[in-house]
Amino acid sequence: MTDIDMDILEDVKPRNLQILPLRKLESNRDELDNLEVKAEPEAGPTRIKKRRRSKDESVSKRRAKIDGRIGEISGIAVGDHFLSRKAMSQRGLHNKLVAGIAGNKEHGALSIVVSGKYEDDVDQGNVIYYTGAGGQKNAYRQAGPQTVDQTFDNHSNACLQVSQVNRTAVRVIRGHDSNSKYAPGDKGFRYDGLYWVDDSWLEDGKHGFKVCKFKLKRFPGQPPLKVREYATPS
Amino acid sequence: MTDIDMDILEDVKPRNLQILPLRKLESNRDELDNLEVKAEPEAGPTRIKKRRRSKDESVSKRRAKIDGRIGEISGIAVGDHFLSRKAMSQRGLHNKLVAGIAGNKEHGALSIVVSGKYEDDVDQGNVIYYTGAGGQKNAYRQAGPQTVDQTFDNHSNACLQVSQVNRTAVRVIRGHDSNSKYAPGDKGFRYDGLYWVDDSWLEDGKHGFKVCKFKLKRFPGQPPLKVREYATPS
DNA sequence: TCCACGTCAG
DNA sequence: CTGACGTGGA
Repeated sequence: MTDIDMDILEDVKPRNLQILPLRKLESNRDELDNLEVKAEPEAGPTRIKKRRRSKDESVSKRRAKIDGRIGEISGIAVGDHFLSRKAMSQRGLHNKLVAGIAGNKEHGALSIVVSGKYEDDVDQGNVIYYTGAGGQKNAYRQAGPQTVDQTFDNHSNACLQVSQVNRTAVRVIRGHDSNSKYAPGDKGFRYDGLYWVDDSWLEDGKHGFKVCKFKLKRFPGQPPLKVREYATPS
Repeated sequence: MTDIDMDILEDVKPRNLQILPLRKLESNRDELDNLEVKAEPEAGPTRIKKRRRSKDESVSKRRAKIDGRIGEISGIAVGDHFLSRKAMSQRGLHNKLVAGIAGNKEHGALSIVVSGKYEDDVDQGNVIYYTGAGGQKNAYRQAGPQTVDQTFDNHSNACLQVSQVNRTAVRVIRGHDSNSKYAPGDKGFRYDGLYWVDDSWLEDGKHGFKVCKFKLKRFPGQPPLKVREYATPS
């Protein structure tokens, strides 16, 4: 990175938006999932050709993986609501069914989900202190507390650092289960616009193990965040 | 159970078929999943009523759970193929997204998936030696070997024993990933018809821990099983 | 709340 | 192959 690049870091506008083509969605992938193939009336033994992965096959598979898009997604507006991870994945908003951080090391993180599952998260709306991935090796389920140190070697965490260095836009999605006042009131997930990774560091998590922390800031000029107001206790 | 009931155990016809109503499928549940709610142009703070779960709500939720059907599913034939667990769940064939055994302790197991993930399984087509659930407490992913003893206290295993006692029909679904010659050649799952639980016992698994074993037999008079023929090595 | 023979991209 | 802030039913 040159000095000139360093100066640009103070510019508040996101760079490198939409440099990747949106995946061509197979016409409703869910229909594929739901596809049911009726049995042939009297099928004899099925003869299967010996599996041999042709080179063509592997090449086309690799091409199909050039996926993901940085920044805004055509047709999706800030504040749009989604009922499931799968729905967001199909639209190209966050192409992970479970993981909170989507992206690759080349282009950085593309999107994150703030779902309230990490005890060390702090959500201030325009500023988010986001906990990295990993550190729960012994937990049967993901939701558990940290049990080992996180590191920036972790793929997801490395992606966020690439975003930090390049100051690329990261889509932020908030999940309903978060107890933050910025979490959507309705079940599901809400796309809350573009943030950049302002800082990252290692700190002690609430359970004593190291966690990777990322400070994300929201790009200005976007529709304001919705705020959840709790009923006053009566 | 009376002595007369015991005699019936030798009868090969499934009993208690279709005693439960098929869940009224919400008109395409996946459409709900995919639903995207566009943001209102200039929404102010969202005011949320204080959450208070009404009794009506919990009652209607409980009624909705009276689900699942024993035996054949209307519209689904032996040999039908499904691309995903979700598709099978939606059709009421196997209403679990991950678990291999679906059912409840009252009516027993409704369906099982033979997916090749348990090392102690033996699939002989018309006879299946099926491994129970549990025993992988320390495994991060399900696929790992047994690490603790299984027991019949496990909910899923108890369900299969209820099916054994009542000799009710259990839908059997085979997954593509199984290396059995009876596994479907195409990716996904195949409904292979009705079996009954002929026997169950505790035995030493391949990794030395106790596993619950269930011997399932296929009811005669159903379309024959498809057999996968591997290409002869050349 | 808990469990569970998933699912997909890297 | 491995990881991951899911998802629904009991």
